[in-house]
Amino acid sequence: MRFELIAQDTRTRARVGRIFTDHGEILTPVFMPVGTAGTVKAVNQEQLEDLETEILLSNTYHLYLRPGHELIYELGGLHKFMAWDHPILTDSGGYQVFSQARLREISEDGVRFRSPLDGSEHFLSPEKAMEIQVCLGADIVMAFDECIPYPSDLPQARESMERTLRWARRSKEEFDQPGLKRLAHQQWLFGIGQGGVYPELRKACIDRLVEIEFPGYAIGGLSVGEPKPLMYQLVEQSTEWLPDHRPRYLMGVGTPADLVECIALGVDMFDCVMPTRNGRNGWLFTRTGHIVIKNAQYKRDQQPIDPACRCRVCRRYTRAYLRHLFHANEILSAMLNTYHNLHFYLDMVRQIRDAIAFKKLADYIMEFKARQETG
RNA sequence: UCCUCAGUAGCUCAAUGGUAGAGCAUCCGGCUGUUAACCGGAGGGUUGUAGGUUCGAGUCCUACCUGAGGAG
Repeated sequence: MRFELIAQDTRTRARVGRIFTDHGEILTPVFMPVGTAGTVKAVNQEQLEDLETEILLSNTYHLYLRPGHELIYELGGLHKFMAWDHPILTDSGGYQVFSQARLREISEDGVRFRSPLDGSEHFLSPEKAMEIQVCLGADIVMAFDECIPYPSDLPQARESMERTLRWARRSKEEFDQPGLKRLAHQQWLFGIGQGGVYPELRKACIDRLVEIEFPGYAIGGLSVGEPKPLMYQLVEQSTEWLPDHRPRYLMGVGTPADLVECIALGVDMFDCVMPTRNGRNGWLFTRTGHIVIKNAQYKRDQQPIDPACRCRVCRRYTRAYLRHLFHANEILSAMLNTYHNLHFYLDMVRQIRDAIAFKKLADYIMEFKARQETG
């Protein structure tokens, strides 16, 4: 498994790269649809292939609680279990600990929490997160980190960042341990940088992660409520400090505009629930912004979601019909909306890759911004 | 024809004689490593009609209208 750079934009810091995994190649920049519980909600694996999805994100926390990582290992690993023969990245559960504040009790060793499924008590640590992810067999495995809320003060952010760093070392040590039950294919462990909104903490964290050496690095803990310009500034600084020859993954981001901005700042990988969740909730992305398909103004609208979109949904169905499906609470509503939104994200990233390859990302960005304004 | 019961928001229903509310529907927001087909907000009423009692009536009384059930 390796990462190679194949193009570099001239006027921005964007680059095109290729990640080689035992389940195929991934062209970067890449957007990873979120398939938390071993499924991207409302679309099936054939449709994901049809959309030319290159890699999925799935989740340690959820699969550990149900159906259990040991069962998935027994059944041949997550790829086989969910019938997805392409690359998979699994998140470590760190974010779940953050987003479910009521349940957690964090110590140096790890996190104690209660299952929302049955109330049972569980413990997640760097070691446990590695054991689970190695069992699941994701091509890319994430270190167990701590994600802090915004705002957090400097001492808090420092303490948390130091702990995340110690957890990163423990994650790597456990991940490299020969005693773990493993599947036949190779896996990569990515480190995650934290540090809140404090550049000096972010830099210290990244520098020390790079010393530990990971095959890829993530920027975590952003887009949790901080102002946009601050987020972009932290991303810009982080990508400067990260090595060029390793993939850079901005976790949990973001809106289409976020992707455009952050790719220009040198980010290679993204994941976000937005296209899937917002799709189920009636929010559809278009080249000129977004439409809320549930709104009354679409009741008699015979146009497709986005006249400029060539996806299967836009080629066949009208806004009026999609609005009806939403209001009728039909399952097909979630399916078609999700399909379109994923197409929008994946297609956008493909176009951006082309723009970078032709050294024209700056032009693409100008056109993108102009389109969003006219919408 | 008589008896009983019921008429309150678009719908289904609340409200010891004391500021008419809820759920659903409608409309509009929000959602960034998914506890999320979720969450939030708003609009919406001459309480069937006309009288009466009362400081005060959705509530009590009278008549009428409409509906359901029963008797004949």
